[in-house]
Amino acid sequence: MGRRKVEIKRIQDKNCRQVAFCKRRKGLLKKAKEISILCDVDVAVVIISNRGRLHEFSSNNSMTAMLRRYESHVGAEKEINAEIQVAEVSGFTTMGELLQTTERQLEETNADGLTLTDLIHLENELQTALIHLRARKTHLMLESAKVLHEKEKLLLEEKKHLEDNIASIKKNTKVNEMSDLPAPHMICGQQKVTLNFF
Amino acid sequence: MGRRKVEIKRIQDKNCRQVAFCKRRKGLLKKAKEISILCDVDVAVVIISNRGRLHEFSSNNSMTAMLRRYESHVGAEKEINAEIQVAEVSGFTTMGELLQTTERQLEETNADGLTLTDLIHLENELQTALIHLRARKTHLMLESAKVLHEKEKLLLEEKKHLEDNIASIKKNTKVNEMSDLPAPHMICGQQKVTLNFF
DNA sequence: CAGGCTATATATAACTG
DNA sequence: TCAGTTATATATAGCCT
Repeated sequence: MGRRKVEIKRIQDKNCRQVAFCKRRKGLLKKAKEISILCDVDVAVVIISNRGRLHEFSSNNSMTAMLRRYESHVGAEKEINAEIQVAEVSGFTTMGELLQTTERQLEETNADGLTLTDLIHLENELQTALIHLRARKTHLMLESAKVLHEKEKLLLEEKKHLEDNIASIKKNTKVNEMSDLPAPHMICGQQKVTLNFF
Repeated sequence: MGRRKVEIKRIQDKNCRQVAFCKRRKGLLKKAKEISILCDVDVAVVIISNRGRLHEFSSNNSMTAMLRRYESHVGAEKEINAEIQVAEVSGFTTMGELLQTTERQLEETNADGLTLTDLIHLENELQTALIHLRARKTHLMLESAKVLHEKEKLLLEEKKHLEDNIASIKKNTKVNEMSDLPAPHMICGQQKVTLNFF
């Protein structure tokens, strides 16, 4: 598409790579916009340069919102470690300890009341703990979803293999013999299937 | 780029639109791949046809994981609208508007600064939006996990049936005929692993 | 309806100032 | 380093099967 054909592999020259990035990014975003308008579909494009700069296109707000949310989640995940450290730095070794302290202090509030300084301090403490906790929560949920997705993928593959297997068997056997197989409810001596798929 | 120039506006003829979609989608995904390789950047593209079919490209795993997660939420777009409505209640028509307002106001802070009242107001606004948003996020994640669990259960049952089926076949057939079955490469019912959760 | 086939419109690699 | 120019490589609109 230029003076000469380029193979699709990482451009070695840093400058050329940067220039190509600017041009192609523009092109890609333009095309994304075009297809979304011409074909009336929702499109989202996210480009993150290796310097961490973000460029994006999205055809509608909800999609954008979605991707932004995702983005912030990913960011959060990366920051989890940092956040944990922050929590540690703030002087509490465990969440439980912080909670205990907080509760104690809140109880004391009824008695004599905390000073403004104490309150500010407490607020910051709680804020930090909250951030930490939220990040952890998000992390755990995402992790769980990821695992489930992987499991699902695995199961789908297994299923496919099994179906293929049945198809092979049918192919290698007279069709009429097989065609009226009992529905696969029949419980037959649970013999392990000898095929090793993975 | 074709026999004649087309203006960038929704293609009226349904068939043409569909054809253009297929072609341009392919082109867009190709370009996304190219730029990601050539320029060594992370790219994600999500295309959702108006019939709800999903097409995507992503240049790396973490991004893929994120988009897959997003994918599981595609069906929940309706719920996002609800979320936006929540934001509307708080006085802004869209989340975007809220963000814009916030950003504008924060920028102005450098110039003349907001009054304390303004800041308190803004804080409350953001707090409200944030609470709703977090609730929605948690809801979506839990929902997604639930659906994945159900899906897993279903797949396990299907797998069981298929295994039983194979067992039945083996039982009803001479074992030596089956013992050296060809590896299950045969492609059957090959449906895309796009997950429709909702 | 998906998959080729051109003629053209676009995108862009290398060049230029 | 950057924007503009130009020669080519690509993408694709309208056809056709």
